[in-house]
Amino acid sequence: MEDFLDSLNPPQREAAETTDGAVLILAGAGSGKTRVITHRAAQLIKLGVSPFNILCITFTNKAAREMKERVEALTPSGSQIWVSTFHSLCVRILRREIAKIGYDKSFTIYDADDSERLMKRTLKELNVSDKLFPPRSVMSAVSALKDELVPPQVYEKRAALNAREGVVARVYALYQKRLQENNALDFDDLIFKTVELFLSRPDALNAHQERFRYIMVDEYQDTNTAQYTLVRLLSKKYGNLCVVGDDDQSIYAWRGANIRNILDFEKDYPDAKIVKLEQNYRSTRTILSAANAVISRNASRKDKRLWSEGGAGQPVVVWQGSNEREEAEYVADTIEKHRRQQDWRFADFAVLYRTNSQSRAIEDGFVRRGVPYRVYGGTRFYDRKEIRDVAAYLRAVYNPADSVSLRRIINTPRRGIGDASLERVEEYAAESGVPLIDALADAGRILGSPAKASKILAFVAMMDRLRDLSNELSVSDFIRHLLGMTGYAAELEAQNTDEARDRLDNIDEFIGKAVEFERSADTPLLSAFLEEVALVADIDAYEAGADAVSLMTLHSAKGLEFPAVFITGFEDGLFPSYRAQTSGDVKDLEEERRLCYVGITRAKSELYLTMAVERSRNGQTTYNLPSCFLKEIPSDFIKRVYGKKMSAPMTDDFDNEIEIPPAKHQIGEFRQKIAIGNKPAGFGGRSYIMQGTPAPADNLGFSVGDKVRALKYGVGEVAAIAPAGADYEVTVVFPAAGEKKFMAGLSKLKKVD
DNA sequence: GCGCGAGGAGTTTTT
DNA sequence: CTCCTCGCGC
Repeated sequence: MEDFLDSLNPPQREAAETTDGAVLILAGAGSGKTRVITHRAAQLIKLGVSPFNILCITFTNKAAREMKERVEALTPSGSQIWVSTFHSLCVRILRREIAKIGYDKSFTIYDADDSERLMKRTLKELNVSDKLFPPRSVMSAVSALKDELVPPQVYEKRAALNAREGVVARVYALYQKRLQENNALDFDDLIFKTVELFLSRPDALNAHQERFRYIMVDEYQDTNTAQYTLVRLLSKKYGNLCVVGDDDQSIYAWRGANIRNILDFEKDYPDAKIVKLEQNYRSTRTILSAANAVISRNASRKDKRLWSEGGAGQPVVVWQGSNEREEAEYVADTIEKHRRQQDWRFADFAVLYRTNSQSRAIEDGFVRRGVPYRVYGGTRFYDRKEIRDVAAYLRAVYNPADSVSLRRIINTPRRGIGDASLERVEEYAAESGVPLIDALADAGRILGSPAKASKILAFVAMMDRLRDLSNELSVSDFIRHLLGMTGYAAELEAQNTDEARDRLDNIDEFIGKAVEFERSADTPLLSAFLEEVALVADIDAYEAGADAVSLMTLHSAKGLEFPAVFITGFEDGLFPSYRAQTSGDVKDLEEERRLCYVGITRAKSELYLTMAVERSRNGQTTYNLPSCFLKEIPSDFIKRVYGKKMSAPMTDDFDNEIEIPPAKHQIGEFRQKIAIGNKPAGFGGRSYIMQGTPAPADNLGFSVGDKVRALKYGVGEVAAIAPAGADYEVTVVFPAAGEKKFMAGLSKLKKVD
């Protein structure tokens, strides 16, 4: 009988069949990782493991959804396995068990913005200058501590804290106290508190160990210490842990991901079985070679080399133009050209960039050219002010202790409650340990004047009514009522501006999401909806359905693939980022290089690296050199294209590009001229200006019978030239090496006289 | 308490 | 360039 594992290649099959014990699957980009995980899950079920006992942890909700669907397609009971992200897994555990560690199960999840607000207030309360201690940076320090599972009490007592760290310790302690009083958890807490639960309550741990007898973790290279510990705890009893990852795709060190988790897996699990998946099914050999060439420059990595049975495909196109406007137009024009000449769809293309702000120029260009696109990531839908406001109402209703949400909406829309009286009530609440909402209800006494308190009391009464209402209505109906009762919709309508109409539209969309949620959720409770709002990223909404070009950061692109990929802004100071390039720590540059590797390997058949000499950043014009990663790609794989006003590269950084004929001597002159003036702030001080000579002609510069020089074989005679797609295949006969075929665009064949 | 305008600070990447 | 804060006058 045919086995469903027959569709796997030998290492894939080995990975899927190794069901017990610790397994590390080193899965290179495009090596069929998801296939292996899903088949492995199906195999477990086939062997008699209850799907109920299988846990699969992914990085994004989208990956989780896809995983679940694919397991289900393999085996009907696959739908019962638990597939979830770290964060939603922890929420589900904590909703049931958090009372054991001193929170109420109706806790609120604070996202980055909420956390920062609370941090700001904490700094203020402790009279710590937010100039010396920017909330953001204290927040990231605290976040890093939580990722490392260091609680405030431990950090405070740590020896050798300097003055600054001492302040951070005090702030951390109070911040955490306030979080708990608000019955709120920040993102990091979700993991941290789950670990805390398991460490302090062996019964809870044991129950979950029994439940999750087989555990799989995707994107293991991106786990931080807290997540690592969580996995370790859960898998300890049965030892059936399968992690899948690729150290070359570790791109979240800045968020606490510890690459050692994957590099040291064999040490942590001495009996672990290691399976390497090195056959790539996604990209052309040219793209793969470029990716391999780049990543091989990283020192600390597991040895592996992706290979493919696919064809060589097209060369990597490296385009350089004058500015980001031209870059956007080049991308748009190239896409249009493909659509005209070949059978491409918009959805076949992705435009990737290092920073979200780069999407702006691309979008402008696409709008001018009429290219449909979708931007993923960036400002999340749920991050818009109006959505946050409405969500804050929902959260304040659901969790009365949540003072961050309460404070956000107490005077939104304006209802005459000012900072002065609010601060007095807050102070009282903080000092006497009373929840803010209770203090507000007591405002008459606290302010010593019923008149001054009247507006506050009206607000409190409204919130009470809303709370009653929330128990009677569906989420979407409740939001509709809320918009009316609070006057929120009326205020926006009264403004009657384009912006206000936009916001109302967004709120409509939000209600639409609530309706959708009610249709699809098992339990359409307000709490579940709020979780979705807190934990769902935009990339999760990625669907291949609509025919539009995808725009997203390189980070967001991980796990996706596209027939054609543009990596834009391929410039020093941007990619790699200025910080990584100048920090002096090679680790930072190595992470950028991995990001580059991730970007390149998203492409199936065509890859474009684009760069502009001049680019506007924060309103300032900067002059950038090509990315240092460019010269790590052998020139054999590259075809160079220049923008209208460009001719030769403006820099000797292209040591893989030596044969641009006319302009070489001019470059030197220009460089001298330019080196004097416009020195862009903070970008290494080197700057260049372009010149006005036309791009090199596209013809080959030789014909059959000519003598040409090839880099590797010396001088030979051209025997034939044949069209090959957009390029030409040139056959050359060499005295020593014999007959060789070249792609004209790839090779550096040059006529000799 | 509110609205407006000036001034300052800040941007890598995100569950 | 853009978001946010602050200070001022009403």
